[in-house]
Amino acid sequence: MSLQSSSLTKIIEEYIDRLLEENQAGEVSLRRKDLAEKFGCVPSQINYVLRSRFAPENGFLVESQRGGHGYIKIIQLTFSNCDEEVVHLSDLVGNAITEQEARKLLVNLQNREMTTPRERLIIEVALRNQDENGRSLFDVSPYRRDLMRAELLKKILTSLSLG
Amino acid sequence: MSLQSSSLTKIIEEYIDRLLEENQAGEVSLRRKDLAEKFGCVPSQINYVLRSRFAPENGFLVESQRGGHGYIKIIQLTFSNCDEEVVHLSDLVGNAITEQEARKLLVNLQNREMTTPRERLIIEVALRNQDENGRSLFDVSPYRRDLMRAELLKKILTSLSLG
DNA sequence: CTGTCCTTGACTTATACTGACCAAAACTAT
DNA sequence: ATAGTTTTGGTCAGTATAAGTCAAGGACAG
Repeated sequence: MSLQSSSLTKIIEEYIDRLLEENQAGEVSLRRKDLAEKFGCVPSQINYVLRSRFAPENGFLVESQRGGHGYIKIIQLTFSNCDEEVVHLSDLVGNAITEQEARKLLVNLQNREMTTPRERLIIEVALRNQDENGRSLFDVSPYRRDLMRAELLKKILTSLSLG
Repeated sequence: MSLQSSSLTKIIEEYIDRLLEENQAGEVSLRRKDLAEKFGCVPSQINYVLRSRFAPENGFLVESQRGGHGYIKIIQLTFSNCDEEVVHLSDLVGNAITEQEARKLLVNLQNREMTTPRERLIIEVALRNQDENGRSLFDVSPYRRDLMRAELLKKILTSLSLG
């Protein structure tokens, strides 16, 4: 709510959103160079927009190719299994969550058929991997690992629009 | 803001894909010279297409013979079981993998219907999260992030073979 | 004043395509 | 048989193009 609301990033974000709405397929292809030119900025500004607004944790996939005939493709994954009544899972996760609590939550999600067994597996692998790295590589305290676990879990849930 | 023209490579790729679909055997033979002529390019362009689109990591084998009655044969691989495929994939990931390479591999997996879009999304969130943490929290060097990325990716791929 | 978000540009990496030169298989005339 | 010719495909390096990365600095809310 300031001049920020008219920031270039926001303008470009809205432009891409509009393209996504128009293209019914939920995806759109564009040229980084052209976009940058259209909005009078450097090309890397586009990367910033993609990174900060169209990230996987926001439910987007971005594919791109460099070189001749290069492009950037933005894909919006929209999932309608997000029941309005469902509590906000991110609230359940909170700032910190133990390994046990996380696992219980994931079992729950699978029982409610909000994730497939394969999806749950991937999530568990990712969580455990982070945990191990934190413990053995970076000497992260147990509580801080709970914080990081919560962060990762929330990002994933958000990406699946289960947030 | 639509893309200019489809690249020659893509056009030739699609042509070969079509031939593969028509010939149910999962393989097709052709003449490099004829193909080049058909698409109005130099013969080595065909090699480029084969190298970049019909490589083993895309699930293809290419055999060829020079000289009179020479030919190029493109064979679509099918793995008898998931484990084999995962071993193959883990080899492709190797010890280190860049963000770009990882993304390409994931796109590939999805195109071959070995993962769903949702699964891919979760994986990308996990990779990206690890990257962010490595960069901003633990000051991990770019190359070491490539190592860690490869580790995580392999763990996930392996887990999927069991699911 | 401070931390966060935004913006920029120099530098790096990846892809498409071409053409000159190389290698091998088959044919042909001795 | 053998050597030379013809017919194919392979390789590699160069050129053009386009996207990615990173870090330094700017703008702004609190």
